[in-house]
Amino acid sequence: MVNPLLKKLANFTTLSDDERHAVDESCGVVRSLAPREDIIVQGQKPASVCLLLDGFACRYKALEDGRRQIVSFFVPGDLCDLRGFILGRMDHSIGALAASRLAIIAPDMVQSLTDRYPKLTRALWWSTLVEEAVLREWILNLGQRDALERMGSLFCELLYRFRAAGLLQGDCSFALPLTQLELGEALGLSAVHANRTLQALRRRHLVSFEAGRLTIHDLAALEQLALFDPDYLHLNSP
Amino acid sequence: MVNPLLKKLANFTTLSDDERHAVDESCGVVRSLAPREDIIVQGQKPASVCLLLDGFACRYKALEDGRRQIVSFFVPGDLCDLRGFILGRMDHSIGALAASRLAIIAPDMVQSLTDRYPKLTRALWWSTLVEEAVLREWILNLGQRDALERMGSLFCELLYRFRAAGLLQGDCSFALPLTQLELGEALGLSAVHANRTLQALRRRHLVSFEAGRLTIHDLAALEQLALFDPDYLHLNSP
DNA sequence: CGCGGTCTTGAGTGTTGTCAATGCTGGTGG
DNA sequence: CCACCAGCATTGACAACACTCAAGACCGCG
Repeated sequence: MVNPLLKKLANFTTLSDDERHAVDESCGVVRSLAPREDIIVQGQKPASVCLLLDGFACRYKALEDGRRQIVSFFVPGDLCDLRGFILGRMDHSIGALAASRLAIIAPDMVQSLTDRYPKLTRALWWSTLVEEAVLREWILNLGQRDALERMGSLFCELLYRFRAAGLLQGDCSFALPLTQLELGEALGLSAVHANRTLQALRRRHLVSFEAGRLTIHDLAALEQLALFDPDYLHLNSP
Repeated sequence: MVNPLLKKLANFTTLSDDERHAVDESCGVVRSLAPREDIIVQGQKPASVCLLLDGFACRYKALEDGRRQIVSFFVPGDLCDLRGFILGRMDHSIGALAASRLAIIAPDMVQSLTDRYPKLTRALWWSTLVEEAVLREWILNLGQRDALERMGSLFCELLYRFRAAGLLQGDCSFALPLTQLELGEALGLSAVHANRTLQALRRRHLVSFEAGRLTIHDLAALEQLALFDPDYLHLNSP
């Protein structure tokens, strides 16, 4: 199996065999997770960096009264919790949404990787900045778009990201193991309204979403409906 | 004048005179900005890093149809656009909200700073991660809190940040040069509803907001109302 | 077979947005 | 000095969007 992190970084730069090899080497133990299993929860101190090899996961934050917001999704190839690492305590949780596999990377491994390979450092820096850009887009999403546009935007984003990770099945379809409740938690919508919004998209023949699989039937139309512009994902940079 | 960046970094670590001096040195030309003047707009390529010395600024994203979302605020001491630097084109704009002054820092200056001072690197890394944590909190804000909680949370956040920057006047008051329209653009509310929400906070004697100045009369009550928890700002880390 | 979780639907409510009008203030030019 | 204007704050009436509650249907699983 090809390391999905390398696949992802290839969207930004071309790495030498040496560098690719070094990345592969740095992946230590692999941990398997059940669906809904937390990787780390708010308040804990992370001890290592994780690479999602397989499956689907998310960051989320909870309010004292139980309201929950999914703050970002992890696609295979994404790195988790470089964050709490410097910051100390985690200000959010990370959980698997589907059965997943994680490669555990020791902190000093990251250190030595970036010390030895400046190009890799830059590539990792790039992936951090893209993550940040995605957070900003989500803020735009939640602040300005209505439910239909919001869901459309999210679906477009995920399509581009799954494609960049080489995880599409066919042209416009990929595994998206989310309940409608979780979809709502990512979009700031109640489960009921997430359901109705989904139906509206279906009725327009833009997407189908069944059995944990999303298919986009008319990407151009969906992008137009959602006022979606993939620039913020910074794929295929020069 | 003390460099506000140093003031900010002091919340994370203690720097040596040598390091403090190096930071001061790296600040080049100072650029003055009028209120509402853009620093850099979506699509451009940034050529340098900026340090907000004075005033107030924000990142914002716009939709084609004119809807605008303020995505984050800059308080003096904050660094702008380390981002587009690696990413190439900016996926958002940065604009001054009040008359402001920026220190322009050449890219290779950052490079040499971080090469020579690992502790400084860590501190800058910290400030980037805090910025990211703030973005996540804003997502929680927009997704789960209602208008009243949202505005309360924002006011609490700004109070903590202005305090950390040493910019409070008295105990709980600071300059916040925003129109109600802009406040709404940050909170995902219409100007009208921002106005009504503000009135609700006033009616409860929690805050006053007049003449570009925010005063928080009962921080504890406001935090409780908004379910606000300052942990995510990672101030006073060990 | 029954159970729990998820999806779906309807009805009623509530929050927030839109539109439009008014008043206030500071600045500008006559 | 005053008339005028632009931008901002405020208000009311109404519409639209999204939430809650509640019930039923549809699974997959033990």
